[in-house]
Order: sequence, then structure tokens, then C-alpha cells
Amino acid sequence: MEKTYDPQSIEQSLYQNWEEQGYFKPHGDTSQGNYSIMIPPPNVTGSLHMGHAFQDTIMDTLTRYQRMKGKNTLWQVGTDHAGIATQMLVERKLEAEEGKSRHDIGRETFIDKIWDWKKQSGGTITKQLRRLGASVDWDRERFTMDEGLSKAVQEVFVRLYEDDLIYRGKRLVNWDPKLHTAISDLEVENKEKQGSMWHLRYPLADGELTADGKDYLEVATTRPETMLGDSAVAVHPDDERYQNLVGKFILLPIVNRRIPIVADDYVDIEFGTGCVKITPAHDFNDYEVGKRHQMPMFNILTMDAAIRETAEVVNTDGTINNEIDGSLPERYAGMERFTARKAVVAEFETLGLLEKIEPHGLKVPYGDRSGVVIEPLLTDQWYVAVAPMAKTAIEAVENGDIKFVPQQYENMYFSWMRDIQDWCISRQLWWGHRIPAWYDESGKVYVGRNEAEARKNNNLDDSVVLRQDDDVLDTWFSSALWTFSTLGWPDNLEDLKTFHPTDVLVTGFDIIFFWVARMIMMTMHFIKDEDGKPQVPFKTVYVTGLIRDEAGNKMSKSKGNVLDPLDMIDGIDLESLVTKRTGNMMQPKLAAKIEKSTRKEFAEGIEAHGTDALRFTLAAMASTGRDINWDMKRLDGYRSFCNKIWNASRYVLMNTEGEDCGFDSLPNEQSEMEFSLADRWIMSLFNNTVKTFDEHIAAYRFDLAANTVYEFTWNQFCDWYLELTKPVLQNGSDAEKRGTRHTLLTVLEAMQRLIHPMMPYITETIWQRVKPLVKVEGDTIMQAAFPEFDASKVDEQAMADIEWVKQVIVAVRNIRAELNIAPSKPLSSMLKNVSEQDKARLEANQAFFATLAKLESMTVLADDAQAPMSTTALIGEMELLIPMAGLVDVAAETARINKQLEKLEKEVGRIKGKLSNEGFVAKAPAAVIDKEKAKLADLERDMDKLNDTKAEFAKLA
RNA sequence: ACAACCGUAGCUCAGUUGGUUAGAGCACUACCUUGACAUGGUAGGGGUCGGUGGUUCGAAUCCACUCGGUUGUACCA
Repeated sequence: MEKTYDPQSIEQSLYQNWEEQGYFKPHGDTSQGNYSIMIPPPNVTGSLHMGHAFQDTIMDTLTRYQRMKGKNTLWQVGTDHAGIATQMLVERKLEAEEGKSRHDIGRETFIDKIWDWKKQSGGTITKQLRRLGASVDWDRERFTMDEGLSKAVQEVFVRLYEDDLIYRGKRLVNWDPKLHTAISDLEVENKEKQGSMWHLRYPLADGELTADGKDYLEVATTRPETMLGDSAVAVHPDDERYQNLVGKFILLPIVNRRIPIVADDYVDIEFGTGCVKITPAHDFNDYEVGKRHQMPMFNILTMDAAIRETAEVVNTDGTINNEIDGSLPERYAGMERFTARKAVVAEFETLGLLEKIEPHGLKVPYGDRSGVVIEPLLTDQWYVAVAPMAKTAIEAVENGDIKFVPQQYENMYFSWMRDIQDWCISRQLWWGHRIPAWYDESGKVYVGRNEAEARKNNNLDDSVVLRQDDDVLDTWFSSALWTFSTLGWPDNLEDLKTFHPTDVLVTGFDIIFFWVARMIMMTMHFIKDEDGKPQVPFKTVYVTGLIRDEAGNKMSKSKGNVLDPLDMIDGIDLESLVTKRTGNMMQPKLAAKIEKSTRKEFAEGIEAHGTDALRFTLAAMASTGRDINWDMKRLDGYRSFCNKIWNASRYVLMNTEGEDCGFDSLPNEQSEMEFSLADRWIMSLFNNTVKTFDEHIAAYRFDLAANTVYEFTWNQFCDWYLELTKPVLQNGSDAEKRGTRHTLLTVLEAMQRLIHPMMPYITETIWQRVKPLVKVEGDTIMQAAFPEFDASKVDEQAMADIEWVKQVIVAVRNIRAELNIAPSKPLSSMLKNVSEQDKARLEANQAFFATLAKLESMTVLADDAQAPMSTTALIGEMELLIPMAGLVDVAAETARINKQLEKLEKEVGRIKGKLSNEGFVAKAPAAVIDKEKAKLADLERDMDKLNDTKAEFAKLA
């Protein structure tokens, strides 16, 4: 083996081999049960970020772990078509390369372009997944727009329509005037903006006056242009100022429309004048008020959010009202909304109806994709009536069929689900699943799996001209079906039986509403057990935190603090990193800032760390319920850990390859083995480690699981066990050597299997080398059994003995360090107050003390014997003396003892205080009190001894 | 405004139902080129657990209040 660990040289060929050999596929043996995870499908044209790497590491760790446990395991992979995001991307590309818009080339050609782009760029994300070591079954890779999934989407749409759970209606939606599509509440970002509040005078009609004699009502608005669409002015029913005006009219300025004054308790008496203009077609609150009062709605905006020539008048039920006059002043027709705002204000001013303008802070809705202000707009859309499905979905979490880890996210889920709105599923895009609905010339709608079916079910012959709905479905509609559509539903139900419900969903909290909740609803509606009970899509939702940068900022392209997981793996030089982060930047100022901070933070670029180190770091930082501030230092540390494992393995191999290690199948006299105390100890410790690891994985505590293997591997196996094998391998008998070699290999081999789910590459590489030495069959560690905890291998006596041996060795090292004695200088020692157990332990472990503490002799003295001047250490009752042969530095020695005494005194004081507290003695459990008493006795004994020694030295001074 | 989460060593984080001297990695100090590893070894230093008050024999842990941060929701014409 090479002297240092070099991930680059091992990783890629291993993955290729695993994939070629089909190790990622479910093996089909269901005797140990099935296990499945569905990957949250990433955007097909995107690339992986640290959040993906994090989640994928967790999914792969679980998958590899369960596969090694013998389960028939499937990690389903696939990608999402990401409607708006992809369409926008290709539109921009088209604009940049050909200077054309999608309308220039038409729908079909444009969609072809997207498919081309997908073919070209879709491989990026799958390549990245491969580099991460993801053990997904590539043969089952799915795409939300592929044939099978599209069929599932159609089927679901039609069935929901038939069940009256999908309907079409004219409703107020969040309209993106740039992208020309409806978007969901969740895609709207509310930003704090400084705006104005315009106070307008609305003249009363028919000569009415207010209680204080005014001939107008004052209303206030942040969007004056919407007044063109006002349907009413509302006051609170209890507001005495205006009670006499309820039922009277306003003559709306500019449009000269008579609109009523209505009473509605939506109005806050205290706020402003207590009069509110009501514009049902352009404000969500007003929309509700309008519905309550059966007001006609005046839609004054076009799809571009410009003023219409004539307002579209719509009844509360969404039908068009042709009786009410919707005319608007000609001068406004076609005017852009913000220009119209200025014009309206100016006109009010001219009319003498502008009361005042006040600065006003408000939240403005922006489309998170387009970045333009969203306009509430009345449009025809398709909806899913989610209430009935939500009920079932809430129950599934309430009764524990689905658990959230950490549990607190259940509250978030409940709060959203309990006042869930109908889901607007239509989008005015070209890229996506086209809605399977057709209209005849009168606008009547027919739904079917295809046009032929729509005709057949509605007895329409070919003479009737049908036109398919132009809209596509919300991307989340298809991803809501992900757990079962990927398994072959509706055609093939075999895999569904095997792998559904899936075991765990690993995802971020930011898409609990978008995706998780909707997946639960859809799945439970369509997938049922044999007895008709709705099936949950997954039993557990493991919610991960966000990966932030070191300062705790969200990673974003505009901040330029994004890290690419592949750069962690392969490394990247500074120049390439700067180019990567500032490329495609619209604002040069921003680019300069990013370049500066990047050059400062990564002056040397980023070194290669390898996939295993990246994965282990992510696992080690995965404590539940909080975000992760990414720390390059941790990554460095865990790369060192890989190097440690690598070198420990080198040591084991150097000492075992070509040697008799006791693994021959036919035991004979020659292969007799004797196991040292250290051998029995490390076996015990390893077994306990396996147990702890299992517990942490079961609790989804990957951080603790990672720490467990780290502590065992580095602090126990490498720091102690390997050192303890050296004296045996140098001077032991054949049987002892054989026993130790046997143990070295046994633990090393099992350790690789333990670590493999988190660090697949390094463990496979080492395992392949160790495998023949331990006479193990099998082609890959991936298919080897995960270590099982074996209680019979836990030797409590050996554990206690080694702890004692360690104490002796540490005590001597401590003396060397504090008295500046070179580690290489051999020392002789004497021992007093030696118990029978101490004696036995001393004799059994001479070789260890000689090597690890460089003690050349250990002479047991009688309790009353006179010892030469020595420096001492205490190991329980026993005193360890290092004679200083006249070289005693009395001052140094006294200082050393005083330091120890000080520590002990502080502790003794604390315990004495506790024990003299009547409340403690009276109320604390006996066990706790006894513990404190025993501790005090030990401390006092040690103090006595130290004081004696100190007195001896004092005599010399 | 409300809710959730967080505040522990210089930095990034653990700390399970309240009970040894509050832990880890990195960083820091001293020493060590010892034959697996300097991406290393040995031994150290470093924290009044955001603050105040309370419950308790005992609080990083439970409760109340408070300060600071993050996120989400509601936002008011």
C-alpha cells in the first residue's frame, strides 16, 4: 500500500465496478425484509449542491447499512422536470444564442429544444451522484416526464376529476406578469419595501353627507391604480360614524361608477378612517369580502399587468357578467401598472381628491423565479380540492403511521395542513404535463386519458372540434406521485407490493409543504392495502437542516458563497474557483465583491479531500434539528481520519501478509493461538462499538454514529491497540503472535464493514486486501454482512484490566512530560501498596509497560519498605515510584505535587460541602450519596499520600 | 406581531429521562523526525454553559421573564 491515503487513485474505478456488477440492485432475497428509499428528485438540468451531498450521504449510509444487514434494498433514483426553472433556463439560452423567444419558434419546437437540453445537461447531476458513491439502482432511473410517470399523472388527474376532487374555476391567483403563469403562495417571496400610503377622497353620491358634514369618504391604499376596479367601500357594521351611510353609494372618481357602501367586520374601526376600498379582483382580502357581499368583480389588468381597455366583470361564482358596464377611461388602456399608479394619483390630485401621501413600509410580493411584483389576478385555473385528502394525511401523522425526525416538524406540518387551501395545479407554461382536458367550441370541458377517451365517454363524434387545454400541471403534481409512480403504478403493481410504503424520506424542511405533505395526500388517496387501508408513502420523514457557509449565511449564487461538493472531493485551484463563482454574474459590482472574498477565504484554493472524507464530515455534522455551518477544518480533520485508517491498515498488513495468522481451515498444533489481554480487550470494545453504532443509526443520529467509529478507530484501535500489539509481535511466542495477528485482522476486517456505509471507497479498498488473509469469501464489501454485536465477545475483566494498564502508562508519561524526562530514556520503577489484583496485572503486562512506558523494571516493595527518593504517581491504592537517583529537583517535584494537591483539594471541598448539606443527605438517592462518599474517601487517601511525599521532599530541602 | 428553533472553549459542534472534575474536532503551548501514519505521537492550557429570577438536596439540562440570532407565518386598507 502507498504510504499516504490518496482518494483520487481509488474512488472512480471502484464505483464503476460496483455499478457494472449490479451491486446496487435489490438482490431479491426478502428473507430479511425489504428496505426502500426514494430520492427526492433533483432538477434534471441542475447540479448538486452541498445540501444534496448531505442528504445523499445520509440516504446512501442508510441504504448500504440495510443492504449489508441483508435486506432486499432499493434506493430509487430519478430527476424532476422542474417546470418553470427549466423552461426559463432554455428560454434564456434561446434568447442568448438565437435571439429568439419561445413564441418565435412555437410550442413544439420549443419543447424539442428542452428535451435536447435535457439530453445534453441531464447527465451532470447523475455523474455527480456517482462521484458521491450513491448506491442507487441506475437501471430504474426515472424522470417525471418519462412515459410511465406521465401516464401516472394522467391517470391521477382523470380519477380525481371523476371523484370531483379536481375542478376548474375563475379564481384569484398569484399571477406572475413576467412569466405569464399562476404561481403558488409558496413561490411568492414577500419583501419589505418602503412605499407610500395614498389617502383618497371618494365623493358620496346622491348628495349624502357624513356625520361630520363631509361629502366624501376618505380611503387609503398602497396601490392606487386598483381603484379602477373598486366594487365598494366597506365600513365596520358597528362604526357609528358611518352607520347611516351603509347602503348608500359612492361615485367612484375617474371611472364614474356607482359603488355601494357596505358593512363588513373585516374592517378595523381603529385603523385609518375606518373606510376601506374593496377591489375583489385584485386583492385577496377584498376577494373574500366581495364573495360575502356577492359583489361583481372588476378585473382591470391584462396578463402583462397593464390596464385593460374595458374591465372584465366577473360574478362571485366566476361566471362572466355581461350586464354591468366595465368601461374604463380610454387614456388608461394599455398603461403599465406602475405608470397607471402615477397617473391615477396625478388625476386625483387634479380633481382635488388627494387627501395626503404618507411614507409607508409594506411587504411586496415578488415571484421567487422572475423577481417581479406578483399581481393577484382573476384567471381560469384548475384546482384540487384537498380538504378530504388533507384529513387522512393529518391522521396518518397524528396516529404515528408517519413520524417526523425531529418531531418538532410535525407542528409545522399540522399548522399548514389544518388551514390548507385548494391547490391550484395549472400553470401557463409549455414545459410540463399537459392537462388532459379538451374543450369544444362552446368552451365545454371534457376530461379523459386522451382525446379519444374524452370523445368516447362523452359521445362526441369527429364532427365536434376539440382543443386541448394549453396549460400544464404544477411540477409538484407529478412529484407528489413519486413514491408510487416510480414503482410502476398504475400498470405494474409488483414492485409496489415489495417496496411500498418506503421506509424513510430524507429531505429539507423547506419542501415539507411543497412536496412532503402533497405526497402524503396523493399517495394515501391512490394506494391502498389489500384491506383497503390507505398506504403512507413513507414511515419516517427525516428532515435535514440547511448547509450554510462558515458565517452561518445561506449559500447562494448571488452571495457567491456556494461550495460545490465535487470541489471538496477533487479540489480546485483559486483561479478556477473565482471563475466559477463569478461566471454568469449580471452585476459586475457583485462579481468583484465575490472575487475579493473568495480570494481571501481560499487563498490556496481548495485541496482534494476525497468522497469518503466529505461524506464522513457530513455525517458527523448531521445532528438533528439544526442547520449546519460548513467548516472546512472539519473536512480537513476527517481527511486525516481517512489517512489514519489507511496507515493503520498498512501496519496490520505489513505484520500479517505472508504470516501464519491462524485462519487456516484445519486447525493443527502449528496454528495454536494465544490471545493477549489486549486482544480480548479490543474485541470487547469493538463489539460494544457495533452496538452503540446500531443504536445511533436507529435513532437517525448520524453525528453520534460517526463519532462512535471515530473514537473507536483512532483513540482506541490506533492509539492503544496497535501499540499494544508491538511488543507481542516482536517478542511473543508463536502462539501469541498468531493470536495477535488473528485479532489484528479480525478487527480490521470487521471495522471496514462497520465504517463502510459512511465511507464506501476506502473501506472497500482495504477490505479487498484483508479479505484473503481472513479467508473470507465474497466479491465486495457492499454485500458482506454488517458486523453483529456479539455479547459473548465482551470480556468485562479484560476491559477493566486494560483500563488499569493504560492508567499506569499514562501516569509514567505524565511524569516524563512534567519533569522533562525524554520519552526515550528508560526508567526503573518501584511499587508500593500492591494488591493481589495489581500484582497479577503487573505480571501479565510487563511487556506492555516496557514498550509503551519505557519502564525497564518494576520492583514490588513491601508495604513498610523504605524507598529511595522518588517521584510518585497513584493508581488507585497503588503507588508507583520512579527513583530519581540523586537527581531529584526538589522544587520541581514539590510544584508538581502541589498542583495535584490543589486540584484534589478543590474537589474534596466540593464533595464535603455536598455531604454536609442536610438536604442532600436526607433526600438524594442512597446510590448517589454512596458514590460521593466513596469518591471522597479515594480523594482523601490520595491527598494523604501526596502530603506524605511532599513532607519527605521538604526534609531534603 | 405570533410561533418554532438556536445561544456551551478562539472556531464548528455534542451533551439522551436533572446526579463524577461539562466533552469532541480544528486552532493554541511544550516536547518528540520512536520502524503504520508529521494528514503523525506524547503531555498540556483554555468554558461563571447569553442574562436574571425560580423549582430542587442538586440545574448546561425543568419553569418564568429577558437579551441576541435564525427561520416560518400573519400582516392591516
